[in-house]
Amino acid sequence: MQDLVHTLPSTSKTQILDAAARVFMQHGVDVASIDDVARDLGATKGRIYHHFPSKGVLVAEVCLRAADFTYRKVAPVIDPAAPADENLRVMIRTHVPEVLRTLPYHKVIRQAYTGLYQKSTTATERALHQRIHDERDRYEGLFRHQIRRGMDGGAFRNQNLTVALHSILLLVNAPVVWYTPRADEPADFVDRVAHQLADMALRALT
Amino acid sequence: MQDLVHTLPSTSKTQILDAAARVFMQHGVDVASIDDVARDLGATKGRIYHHFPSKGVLVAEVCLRAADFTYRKVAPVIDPAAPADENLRVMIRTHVPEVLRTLPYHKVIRQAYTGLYQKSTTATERALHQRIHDERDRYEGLFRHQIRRGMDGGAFRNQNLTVALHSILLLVNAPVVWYTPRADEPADFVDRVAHQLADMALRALT
DNA sequence: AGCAAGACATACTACTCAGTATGTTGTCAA
DNA sequence: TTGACAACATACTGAGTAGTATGTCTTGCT
Repeated sequence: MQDLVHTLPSTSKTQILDAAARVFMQHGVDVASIDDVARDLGATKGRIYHHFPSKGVLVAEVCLRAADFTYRKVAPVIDPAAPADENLRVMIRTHVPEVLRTLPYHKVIRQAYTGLYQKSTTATERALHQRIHDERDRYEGLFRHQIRRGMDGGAFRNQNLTVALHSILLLVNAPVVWYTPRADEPADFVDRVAHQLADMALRALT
Repeated sequence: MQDLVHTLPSTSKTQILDAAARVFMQHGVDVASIDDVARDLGATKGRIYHHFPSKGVLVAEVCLRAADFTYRKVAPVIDPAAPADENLRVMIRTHVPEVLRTLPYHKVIRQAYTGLYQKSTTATERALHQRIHDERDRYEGLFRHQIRRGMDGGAFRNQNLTVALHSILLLVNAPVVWYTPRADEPADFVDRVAHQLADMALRALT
């Protein structure tokens, strides 16, 4: 249970996570049942409960995976020696396409994050929620650090850091709400959105 | 508990709507039961089902009320003769405090909007969902119009209008996600947040 | 007064769905 | 070959909940 990160994801498990993300995105986390996820897989409950002890853990692992996706992509592009605004720009241009690539996962975490701590029944679920919270804190910390650096260095204007941080994070996650992939969209559409959002975010801080 | 409604007399129906908004905000729309709402009122199901034909309609009317709150406040402050950027600034400075004043309602609409159209069982619910969609479109139209005017007039730079609009709307609604009223917050905290968000939004468009 | 209707409360039903208990099949090692 | 275990499927239970049917009280209205 503890070594979820280090455990190599079995093919079957990731298939279930992918299906769960899709089904939860479509019907909503609370409305969609385990049977719905199983039906999407052409399987039955047995398969899911063989890999996950409860629905709460399944949802939590979907969220955890969503947080991992972005962190693994964005953290490496940060250059401690580079100016804060340049770092933030490349971070956002990396963040947006990765989020849209793994869209179902992020739709789920957006739904489930509200009221995740309300009723953590079992201890394992509580631990998972804590890990999700920590992961999110860690990821937000990347942005917080650059924004603070930019403010201290004069690249960004001084303003309430918490408000600014939350605003920027919601701004770069905005496509999760409104974006739906279309067959007729230009090949570089996602990249152009990423560029536009990076421009808007940086101007908002300047 | 305080009355969220100052415009209308506190009728039994609005009391139910207020309680529903609070309870749905706390526990989540799908998790919270009608009995939970009734318990919050010190009443029973009978009272709620006397005024609302189904839970779906109750949720929908909460969302509809949320949309009304902001529209009624923001629409009057628009001056067709004023520059687009000035209009947008005062719109945001009006929007944010009103949203935070009626926070539970907007938390509900944020939860329920995802997957509102999925399974509209009855015809009355479908009609209500259509009205919510129209109301939202109308409200977004206020912002869209000013942003387009600003782009045409040179106050704002040219960029994808849809992306810009969605970004601004999510930016000004960001406090719905992270804000929780605190006893030790300064009296003018909400107004200062509103000013900061207006600044960020306008710079993002410039 | 007396009646009708509104505004609820109470008690019940029907149904969904998370979780479990148990059965079945394939694989691999000794 | 067999036994042991992983990876499921099948069938079932129990709890919670949306919705209903019906009873009760109060409030105008004539």
